[in-house]
Amino acid sequence: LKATDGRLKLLALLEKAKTPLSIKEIWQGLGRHVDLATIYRNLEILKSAGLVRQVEFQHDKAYFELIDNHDHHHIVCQNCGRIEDFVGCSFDDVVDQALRKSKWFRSISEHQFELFGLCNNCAKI
Amino acid sequence: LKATDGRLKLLALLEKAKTPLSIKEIWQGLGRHVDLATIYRNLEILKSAGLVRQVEFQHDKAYFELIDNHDHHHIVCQNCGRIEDFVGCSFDDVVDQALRKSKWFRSISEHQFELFGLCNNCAKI
DNA sequence: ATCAGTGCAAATTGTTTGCAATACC
DNA sequence: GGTATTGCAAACAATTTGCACTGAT
Repeated sequence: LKATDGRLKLLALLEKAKTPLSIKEIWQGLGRHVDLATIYRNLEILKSAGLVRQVEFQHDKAYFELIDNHDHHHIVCQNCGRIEDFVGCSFDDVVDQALRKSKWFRSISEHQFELFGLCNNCAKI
Repeated sequence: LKATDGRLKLLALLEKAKTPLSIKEIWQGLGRHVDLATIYRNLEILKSAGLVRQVEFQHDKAYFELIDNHDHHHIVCQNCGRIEDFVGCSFDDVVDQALRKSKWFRSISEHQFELFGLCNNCAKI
């Protein structure tokens, strides 16, 4: 795993963003000269290196964010796409309970918890 | 909104399945003569009718399931894709807390909470 | 006759891959 | 020189759209 210029810029961009970015946003943020294939490949690499996480929203596109160690998740506006973080998903309790009842699983390695609604702006309309 | 034969069969299929199905699974389950475009269109309609929910996993494909009123979620095997339900995501507490801290959101209309890991089969390998 | 629902083919979009050109040790 | 990284173009896959056709009311 090599710290190439492109990868560092990608990480810097995600760091600055604070919220998950779509591929297109990343591409624009990098100035549009970086090839999309490169962006996809680097995100894949950064994912398996444990630096970046892919976030699943209700869209058809992929979103990515830096991994920090707070277990944070997102509230997403179903109209404008605004993203806000939230913490406190009481993950451990839920997992304990889920595993106790589970027939097929003995451990959990990842989870996703996302909330959706209308942000104050969009709710007015 | 009309209860056409195709839509009823689609609902019956989802009902029988118990777990979320991908488009391809639905297509196969219907016997492969129904056009994919029709399936996509009908799922969209059933979604806005509030009968079907689209579930977001870590894949690139769309998964769909019937909406029942239990607030249930899924544990997904990252290797073989096996899906098991779980309940008890303590949704209300989390939402209350999240909204209390939120700057942009006043209410939540949907949420997704999915767990990922290796099922007992795949963990052995 | 009208209008929603369908199939078929084509278009669009998001993503992946092969390969040659390049940059880095 | 050898290996990893990138750009470019082509391939792929999932999804959407246009349009003509069918089928029910």
